[in-house]
Amino acid sequence: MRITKEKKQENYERIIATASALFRERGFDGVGVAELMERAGLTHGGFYNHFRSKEDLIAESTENGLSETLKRYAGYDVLAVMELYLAREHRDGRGQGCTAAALSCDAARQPEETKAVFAEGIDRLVRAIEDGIARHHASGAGDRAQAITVLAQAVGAIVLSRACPDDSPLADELLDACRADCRDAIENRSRDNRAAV
Amino acid sequence: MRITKEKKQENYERIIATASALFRERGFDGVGVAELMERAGLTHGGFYNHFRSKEDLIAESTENGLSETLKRYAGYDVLAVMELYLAREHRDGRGQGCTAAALSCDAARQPEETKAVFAEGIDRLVRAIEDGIARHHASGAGDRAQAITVLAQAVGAIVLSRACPDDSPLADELLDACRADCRDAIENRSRDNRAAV
DNA sequence: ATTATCTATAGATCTATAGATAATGC
DNA sequence: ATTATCTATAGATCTATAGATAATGC
Repeated sequence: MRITKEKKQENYERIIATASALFRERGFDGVGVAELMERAGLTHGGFYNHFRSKEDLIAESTENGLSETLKRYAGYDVLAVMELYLAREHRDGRGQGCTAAALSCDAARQPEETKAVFAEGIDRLVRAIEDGIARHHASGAGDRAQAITVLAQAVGAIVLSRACPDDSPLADELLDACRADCRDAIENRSRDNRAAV
Repeated sequence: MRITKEKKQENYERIIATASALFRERGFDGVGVAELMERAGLTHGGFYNHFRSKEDLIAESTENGLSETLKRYAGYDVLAVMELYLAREHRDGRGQGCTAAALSCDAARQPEETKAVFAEGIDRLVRAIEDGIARHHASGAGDRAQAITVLAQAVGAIVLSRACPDDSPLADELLDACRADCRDAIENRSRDNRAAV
């Protein structure tokens, strides 16, 4: 049965959203087209009306996932963002969490086009953190290098914490130590300012 | 044809070493038993004389990989380790590089037993960095929290840098910013010391 | 007439096992 | 006699395509 253009767009978006969450949960290789389409309420074969290949879907759902991650934290003070990001709830909710933290290891193994999408998303995250820190201090000047180190530490903490067993004390220790350090780094602004305190 | 016990042990170790590199390169789902065994110079079916399942191999090769990572940096000053770790050569040589950076996203999706192996490896890395920093300052006291933040930032930098395309300026920028920050953090010892400078 | 979905299937993988072979280790 | 390897294959996946169906949009 044929459907309206609107309904097709709806189906397309549902496939992307379903894939985005499933990929974060299980990795690009851990989700098949058949299961994905079933979860989206469609049949296997219909997939190829929306995407030329699974690789296409990977690139599109990654772009979507990175944008969603950025949107989720919009409007919060940068310190609040770090608290939310380095929280146990975020670590334990991979399917709903940051795409960069969930899929960057997998992205490294993807074709250049998908990696370009990833790099663009990382760059937007860095700029958002840079702006957030500047706004937090009510100052116009940004510090891109500091934004990069904060992002890397936060992503590293989540990634390592998730690699630990559920009840591992180390998993929580990683989050706690990095949360305190990120907070401190942002509050004390830049290395120069910190030395001057 | 049957072989000697020594030869069997040799075959076992070659399978582990081959798997360890291939997994880092392509992820646990990206390598099949048949290809792995062919690369190790054996046939597919022989795999199950060494391992009960692929899952078993994943746990054993992860343990081996994390130990190799730790061994590679033994004997260097902690600052030299950070230079080597956050270098382009390390980022570009996934198959020979740090297992924690190459497979932590994948480890998050593995059974608890494999994650326990991972957590043990991360803990050993943290302790090695803690000792390294204490030795660098010729002081007995370690700072575990600082060791954790340095490791998280270094792993995050590699993981994010690898998710960028080959020629991406952002990929190098991530390494450079985090290398400078890790160096600074270690040289200035602890946050308290840094504030006191 | 076009097209979004469906069913069905091709062809290539994947993990794991069964049974044969042949050299070790008793 | 035991056992590490081999060949062959079962059975379950995987991506992608072909052709039928039926409602939209001209």
